[in-house]
Amino acid sequence: MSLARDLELRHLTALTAVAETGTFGRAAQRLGYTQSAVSQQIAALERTVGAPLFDRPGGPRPVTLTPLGKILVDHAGAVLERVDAAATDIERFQAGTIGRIDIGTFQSVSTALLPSLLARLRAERPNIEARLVEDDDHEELVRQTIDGHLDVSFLVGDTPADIETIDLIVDPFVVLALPDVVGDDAVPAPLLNDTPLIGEQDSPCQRTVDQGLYAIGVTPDYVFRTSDNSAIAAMVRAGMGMAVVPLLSVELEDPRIAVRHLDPPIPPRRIAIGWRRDRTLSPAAERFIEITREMTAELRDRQLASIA
Amino acid sequence: MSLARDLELRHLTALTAVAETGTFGRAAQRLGYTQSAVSQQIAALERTVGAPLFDRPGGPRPVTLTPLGKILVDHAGAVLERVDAAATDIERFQAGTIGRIDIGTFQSVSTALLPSLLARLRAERPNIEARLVEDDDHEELVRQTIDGHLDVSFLVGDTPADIETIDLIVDPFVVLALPDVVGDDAVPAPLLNDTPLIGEQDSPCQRTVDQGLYAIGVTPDYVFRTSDNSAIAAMVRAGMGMAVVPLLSVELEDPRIAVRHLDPPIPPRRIAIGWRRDRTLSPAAERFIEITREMTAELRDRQLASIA
DNA sequence: ATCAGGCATCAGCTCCACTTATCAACAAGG
DNA sequence: CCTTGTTGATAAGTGGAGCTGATGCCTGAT
Repeated sequence: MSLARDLELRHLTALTAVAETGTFGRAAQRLGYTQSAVSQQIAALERTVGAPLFDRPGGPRPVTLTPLGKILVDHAGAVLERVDAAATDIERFQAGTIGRIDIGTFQSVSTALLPSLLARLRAERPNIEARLVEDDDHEELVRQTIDGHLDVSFLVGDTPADIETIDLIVDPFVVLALPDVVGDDAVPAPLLNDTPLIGEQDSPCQRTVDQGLYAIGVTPDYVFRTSDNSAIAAMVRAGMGMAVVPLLSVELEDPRIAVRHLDPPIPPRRIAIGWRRDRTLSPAAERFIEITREMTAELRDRQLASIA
Repeated sequence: MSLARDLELRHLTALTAVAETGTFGRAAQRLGYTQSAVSQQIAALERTVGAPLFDRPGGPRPVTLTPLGKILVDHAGAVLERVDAAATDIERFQAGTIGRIDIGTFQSVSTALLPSLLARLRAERPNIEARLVEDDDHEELVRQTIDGHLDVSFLVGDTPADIETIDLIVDPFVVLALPDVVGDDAVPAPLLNDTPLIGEQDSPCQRTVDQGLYAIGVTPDYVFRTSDNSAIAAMVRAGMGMAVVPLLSVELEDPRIAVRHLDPPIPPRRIAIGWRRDRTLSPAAERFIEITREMTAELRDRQLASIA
């Protein structure tokens, strides 16, 4: 007969119904039961509580709550209200209109992709909360995706088997130069050996660039390094030299800067979005993935159209 | 499958147990069920919610909450906490250590009886809240006792059949006078016809006094009226005249004032405590009634001893 | 490849909760 | 005073829900 053990929500709704209608019969009618059923429910509740909850005056007069009944009704109201809140919350969550998404990302995605993705998500589902964890270390993102800190994460490179991924976009490394020092076609790799270069400060991305250059026989001669992408473009525009950067980080609209492929190319980064395999995603997260696929597909088409 | 309809507390406790232990089996052990039972409970819960709450990786690895499961666990925690609060609250209420008593009273009881009663109640059960409704209209107190606004009420005079009462004390009307103008025995009624009187301002109590005086052949000649009891005593002490007041309102310790019975007496007020018959009283209210009986019994003895 | 640990499923049984029907209590009205 | 209508309680019966115990299947580890 311990209270928390045997208490049932059904009994509490019956209690409030009787308290509000004043008779067992009307309460039963409201709940879709028989009078007998409500009578037994209240009796059961009184048994678990150990004392009467209603005074039954007999005859056609309405029953009234005992002092104990009043107390329990108050609590019942609070409990049922909380349950109701849970119900609507869950409904909305399943409809995808509320929820929280923890997204793993790294710098180029953060600057080039995420703003428009999040803007669209926000426009579509304004009550979804997105949290970003930015880390340029691929392994760290993978780890947090596996242990559940992240719902989804943008990734490059290989991923373990228990991460499921969708390839989004291939981000080639391109050469930024002044239009008059390069032709309309791809830039031949040896040219870079005779040219001062502008680069990022040490970062996983920059290391990928350098390894790629060495692999095609280029020994880069950096005359300037910065962590600011737009500073790189400014340096190139000022004639300081050329730069090898991921296409994603390039503002494509500047006619004073030529964007050219390398020949032979450096292996491009393949950007994907991934999540823990066999873990259920929230509707919100699924929608985010879908939005990401759509918008990167559009971006891919524009990219192909805009580069020589 | 509507949520608020089919949700059961048992399922929620199972949910939190599994979430905390990480496996169905250990959760079952904690709850005193078999693994199969917990499995079925979670399955039932998932059926009412309409989506999985756990990801089961298979093998010896622990199950993990889905995003939906996390949400439901949060709500379950809140609901169960509320239920727990209700349980302890009810337990304490039934033990009589908490609760609220609405007490009906009128002036002479409020000043002469209630302070010590409430002091003792407070000393004994400090967490019981007492609320007073003071009204000198007997009928009003009866009405509020019947409709449930009052748990118990002090009453004088007749009460309807559906009020159950316990007689507490007989409060005689006595004469206040200077010791040297009255003897040691009861004051003969005719004496009052030759004496200026001090009385209360118009009130149900004063009307009872006047009717009583007329009934024994006294036509009162009031030279002063006040609503302040101590002012009446001061006037008598100053030799302005005599007063006829309920004994309860007299501070008995003043040697400069004689307290005498009337001969013949005015019918005294019989003070009782009453409550709605066939309504369950809270343990707190029952204790209050008991305290009142004890202390008024003591008072009665002291009263008998202290008056000629 | 076998083993162990974990959840799902099935069959069976018990017991609970509801319905139907009837009873008892009480108030109101003739 | 008796009748009538309204109310809750109760008994019996039935269907289903929930638990147990056994088994199957999946997965990771030895």
